[in-house]
Amino acid sequence: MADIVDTKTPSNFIRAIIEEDLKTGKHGGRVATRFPPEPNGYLHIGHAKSICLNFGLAQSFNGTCNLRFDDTNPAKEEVEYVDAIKEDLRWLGFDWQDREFFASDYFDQLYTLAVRLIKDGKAYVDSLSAEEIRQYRGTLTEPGRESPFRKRSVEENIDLFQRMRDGQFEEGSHVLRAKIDMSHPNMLMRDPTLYRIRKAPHHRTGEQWCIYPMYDFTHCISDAIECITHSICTLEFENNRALYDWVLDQLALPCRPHQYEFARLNLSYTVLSKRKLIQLVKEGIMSGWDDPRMPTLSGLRRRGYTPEAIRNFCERIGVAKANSVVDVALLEHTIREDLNRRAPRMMGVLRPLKVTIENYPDGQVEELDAVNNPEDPAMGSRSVPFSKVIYIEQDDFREEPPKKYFRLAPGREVRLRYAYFITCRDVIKDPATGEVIELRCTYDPATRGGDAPDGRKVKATLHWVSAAQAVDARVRLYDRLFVKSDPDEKVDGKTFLDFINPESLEVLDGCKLEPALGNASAGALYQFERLGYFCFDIRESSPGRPVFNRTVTLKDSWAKITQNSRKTP
RNA sequence: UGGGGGAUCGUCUAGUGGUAGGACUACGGACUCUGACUCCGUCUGCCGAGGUUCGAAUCCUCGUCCCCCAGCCA
Repeated sequence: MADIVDTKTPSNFIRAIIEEDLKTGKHGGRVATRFPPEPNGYLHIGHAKSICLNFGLAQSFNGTCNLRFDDTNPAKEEVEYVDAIKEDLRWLGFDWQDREFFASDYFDQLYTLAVRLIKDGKAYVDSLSAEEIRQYRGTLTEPGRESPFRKRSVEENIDLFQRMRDGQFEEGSHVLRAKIDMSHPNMLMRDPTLYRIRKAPHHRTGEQWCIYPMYDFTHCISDAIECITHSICTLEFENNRALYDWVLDQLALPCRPHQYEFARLNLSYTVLSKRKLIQLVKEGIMSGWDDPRMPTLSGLRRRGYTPEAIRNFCERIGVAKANSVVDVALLEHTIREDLNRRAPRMMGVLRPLKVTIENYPDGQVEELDAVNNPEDPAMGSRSVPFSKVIYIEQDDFREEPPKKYFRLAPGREVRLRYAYFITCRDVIKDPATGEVIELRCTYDPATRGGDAPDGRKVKATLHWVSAAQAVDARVRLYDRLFVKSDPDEKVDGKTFLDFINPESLEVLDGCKLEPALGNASAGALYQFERLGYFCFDIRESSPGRPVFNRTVTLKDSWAKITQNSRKTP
């Protein structure tokens, strides 16, 4: 049944293009895509969109999707990132089999092709400084000027390029440039740089090279080498397509891929720019790339998000060419939807309020039967201990209940889930502070299990935990990272860092959980009834003191009634 | 005032000359041993102005607004 949802992938303009290409036999009926991350950061939910698109396309059209690391800038790239990216990709549920490539695998071929361009008079070594090149480039409205080195002979260019490779020059002294058109209206076509000198070790090729190819030269050729048919990237590369095509047209390689662009994902209440994410990590604002508040896949994973929820989200947001911002509420919806059907229900009291059942026998402990998941009877049931002293949520009692408040109040009867009806008889306060520290209640033995034989109803059912058997835990309540839906919005000199939600993490200690939660396994997901979904964080847990992360709250219409104050700027 | 793209409910997205549909959100209601889930209902939309046409979100014209490009980043 769930399959019905999973198999209907909504169409989009890229699928339409592919269907058309298949019809006309453009690539001989082949569909080959690739996911090309630069290993200079961790994957985030925006990458997930691209991953789902590229792998999803391959899957639907019986094609292939390669993993290719775009590692042409040794200054920024690290193996740590390569490993993390692969782990996240696998976790998300995608398999690239043996098709794992690196642009750096092609450095030899790239070099050979660059030499060919030089020999064809289509590239030259420029010895202008970076600053001079910038000045020669012109502006958006004025054409650029040709470099004085543009007319160097083929022989001289070959020699210089060879010596660049041999390490005879300093960084910045020379670059290899394509010879296109310095007055081209598209700035990228004004003799773009193809190679630069970088005397830095590369995470894979080590000291082997001291010149590195630029993105525009590398990417299209890598696509062609891998015989990619549809090279899908984001909107900001639209201008690069002209250069992508130019390079491939000059080289006439056996395969001829084409580039298509779609709008990258933006999500409300978070940031998805790699630069900003790195900043949050490097400046210690987040505990790491996998801080559960991060929109990274590793952060979401630790937060308790499932691959299924993320994939489903990626499917629902669609693929188009217009810049857009997806409401994070949709992401929250997909994780609730997934967890609702798979997460076992448990009872846990986050802010305990002691309740003594006066007429319950001292020392008696009953095991009550509780359903594990009403959405899935196959998940069976468990037993939960009940005794004279229990805890309920502080929120579930009001000395002076407002109207529409159904929960416990003096003299009022409510149900304890799977247990008994109890009535509040007395309120005990701390004489010093006036704070309610204990409730004295009575129970109705006839309501065991939660039903009254006389058919009387109660308006509320509360979750609870028996004090003696409770597991003490730390619970980390996570909320949205930013208080503004668009943290990048320019507001008098403020940056996104000024809008970090001070309540994005609240740590609660002394939480009381039902005993079954005492031996949760790594990453286990639960619904704490009436509260939300929580994930066992084994890394933060210690023996006898488990730690749970709140993935997302349950929808809460009572909270909506009370605090209609949650503003959305 | 160079070039390349883009504008459909609050948000995302279908629709390619024939009743503007879905999802999320919001708001009502039903149900309920989770104020959850589920179900039902409601609200709100084709950037603007002309034109072509029996008929336009769709085609044409002219505007408007938004995004991208002046890295030896990707």
